[in-house]
Amino acid sequence: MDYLKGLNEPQFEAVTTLEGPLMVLAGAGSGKTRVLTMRIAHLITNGIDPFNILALTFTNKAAKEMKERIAKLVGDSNARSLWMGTFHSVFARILRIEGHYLGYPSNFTIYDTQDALNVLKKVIKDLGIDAEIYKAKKVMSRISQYKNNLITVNAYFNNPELMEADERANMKHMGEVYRKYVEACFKNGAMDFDDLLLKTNELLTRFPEVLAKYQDRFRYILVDEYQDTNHSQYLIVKALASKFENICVVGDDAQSIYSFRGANIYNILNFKKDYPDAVTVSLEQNYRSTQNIVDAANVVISKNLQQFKKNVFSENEVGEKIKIYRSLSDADEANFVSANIYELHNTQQRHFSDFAILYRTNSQTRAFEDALRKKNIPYKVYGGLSFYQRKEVKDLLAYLRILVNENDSEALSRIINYPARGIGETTQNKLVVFADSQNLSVSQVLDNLGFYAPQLGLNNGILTKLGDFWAMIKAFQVMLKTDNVYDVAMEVAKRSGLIKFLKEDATPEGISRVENIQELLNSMQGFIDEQIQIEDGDPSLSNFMENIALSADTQTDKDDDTNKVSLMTIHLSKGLEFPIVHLVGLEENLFPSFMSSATREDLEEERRLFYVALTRAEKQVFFSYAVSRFQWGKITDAEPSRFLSEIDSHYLEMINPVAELKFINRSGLDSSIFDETPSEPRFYKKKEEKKTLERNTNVPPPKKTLKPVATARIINPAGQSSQDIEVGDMVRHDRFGVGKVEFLDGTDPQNIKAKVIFANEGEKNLILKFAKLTKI
DNA sequence: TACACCGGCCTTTTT
DNA sequence: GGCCGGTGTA
Repeated sequence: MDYLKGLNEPQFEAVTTLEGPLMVLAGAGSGKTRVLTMRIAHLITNGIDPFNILALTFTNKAAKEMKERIAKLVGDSNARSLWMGTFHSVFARILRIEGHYLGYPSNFTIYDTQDALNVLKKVIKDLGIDAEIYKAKKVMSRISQYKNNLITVNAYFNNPELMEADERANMKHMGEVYRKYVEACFKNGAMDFDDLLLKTNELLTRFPEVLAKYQDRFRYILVDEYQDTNHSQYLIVKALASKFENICVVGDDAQSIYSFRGANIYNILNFKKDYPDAVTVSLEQNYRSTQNIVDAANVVISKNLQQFKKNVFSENEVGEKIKIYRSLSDADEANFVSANIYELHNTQQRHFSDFAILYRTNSQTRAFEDALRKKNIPYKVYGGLSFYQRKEVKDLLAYLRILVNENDSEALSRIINYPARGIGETTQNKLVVFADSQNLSVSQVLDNLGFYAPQLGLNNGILTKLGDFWAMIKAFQVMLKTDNVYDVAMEVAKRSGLIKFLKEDATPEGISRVENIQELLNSMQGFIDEQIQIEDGDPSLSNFMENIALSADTQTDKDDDTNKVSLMTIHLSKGLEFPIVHLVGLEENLFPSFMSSATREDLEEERRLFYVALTRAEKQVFFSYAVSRFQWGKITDAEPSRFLSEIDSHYLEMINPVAELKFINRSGLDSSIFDETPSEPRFYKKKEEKKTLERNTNVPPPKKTLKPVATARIINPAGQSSQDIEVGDMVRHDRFGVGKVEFLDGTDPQNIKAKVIFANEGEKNLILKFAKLTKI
């Protein structure tokens, strides 16, 4: 048992306490994954059949990584018989086997968020209620809340409080919407993400024999990231574990970042109540990061009221301070980051794979991609608008979904007239209405089109088109019986007219759509190859569909991830580590997000997110923020994130000029950044505080009211007169945004020309008299 | 029936 | 800036 050597005391305890309930509180970087994998290995070496072990993770990435590490310890065949995966994928697998208890076919479709929203929109439309009030997204998140708290439609109607709450929210039809939505999904033979958990609960509660079967099977249960489980997941785990109580949960309350998905931090906080005999182990030594990083992170998280007390520490080197870069714009920020990576790559022989760029929202990727590409730095974007969510990809997949599950009316409506084949909205409505009236599915009507034709009220031309379409689908289905997934998909892409249609569009976007289709086909080929190699692999179409439905980021994982800069959201980065982290977009309303600044709870979750980001880094962290950002189609002013001011200044170091240090020093000491009305204006904040050129150059007075010059004095610590514009100055232009003055030309004050390089717009030559430049 | 155009809306994070 | 839904036109 060599692997036990090198564990510290609490780690050893966590690995070797095999029986009974165990809670491992694992601080960031404390070797959590190592403990989990070794624990599993230890179970197996102690004679436990891997078949009896269930390990649940939160992301596919985590599952995959852990499986690989376990395989190294205990061998491939042992690792393979483990049940390891995300909650959703494991229980989808179980529902495929047992779903018939609940009336679901084993080939049920899994709806992603978009599919579910489409179904919901139709429901709302059919009910004839105000779509302005019943916004699909809003309604969906309510439904999701219900489901995650096991409030079924019936339970809803038996719960006056809930109904009243919805009524107060001016949504008295919520129950009806919920009912119709659930019915529609059921009829389509489909489950949404929440259903995978809800239905599992239903299965385990209503059918004791099923529960007993899986209790006996999963004698040892491990749950990673337990702080991120929601109520539904909590109940599943509890039910499965109740027989043997060999349950080990691992988590860190400081890293709970999924409450928007229903994660309930009390699941971990109350573990001791559920299992009074539980052993608790705390892993507090951080082996990942420098002291500076760990200490700074501790300072940040200490601002949260709600947390377990713990003392995460590092005995690594002190390390460098966190460096902060203040940029003019998102583009400028991206250029800094790419230049910085380039330089460290050259001067410190860093691999590109040593770097991560972490951001709050996916929409921030674009600028970094551009900047990295310019410098020929290889990179990989994780997550984001997943490949499988692109329209053209979903379209082709919709054809394939129909082949697997004919009742999937969402897929059918997507493709029945795409590419256009003359089956318009009117026709589709007639079909749906008729099918509903006969209590049939549309596919059943299409199966017997000749028989129903007289009642449909459609002309012969349309009937022929419908017949042709359905014959094509049927032919694909026949083909699926003999041919492999790739060949069928290729045939679908060709015969449906999809490829031809996409190829007609010669714009870059159009070309990339064709490429995406090609890539989808390639990934199918890859899937087949992979499944054939695996013992008892399953290269079927339905297995392929399941794989992609539950994995946002599998996409082209085939290509080598070696030596590329990683770009991802902070959420995705959880559990990962990188020598050098760039944490970007540290601005108010972006991070913390404007959606999460309202309540203390929301803000604390943002802070935990910040903590997660910071603790990804091993050696060095770079923060950056932009004073203006191109978003929502225009340039928006931004101010630095409050999180920056929450870190003591001695952990920090400004990369660029003087003025910023002033800000950091001050805000390190007080919290004026929180004040609604700061005692003194901050130099970067409001337009009104910026200087103008009016006195010297006779520029027409700006339309906006300006504050007295006294403000400007504070803005400019060097004390030079506020009206001068000099080469090197940062200026703002009403239309072009923020830029830097490169060159001034002319002596006549009436006719001075300035060459300004704008962060977003590039180089412009401006006549000062006309260009209303504001010095910043 | 198909498509172009317009206007309003929003936009966090993931399974 | 991009998406969606509605509307007007060929």
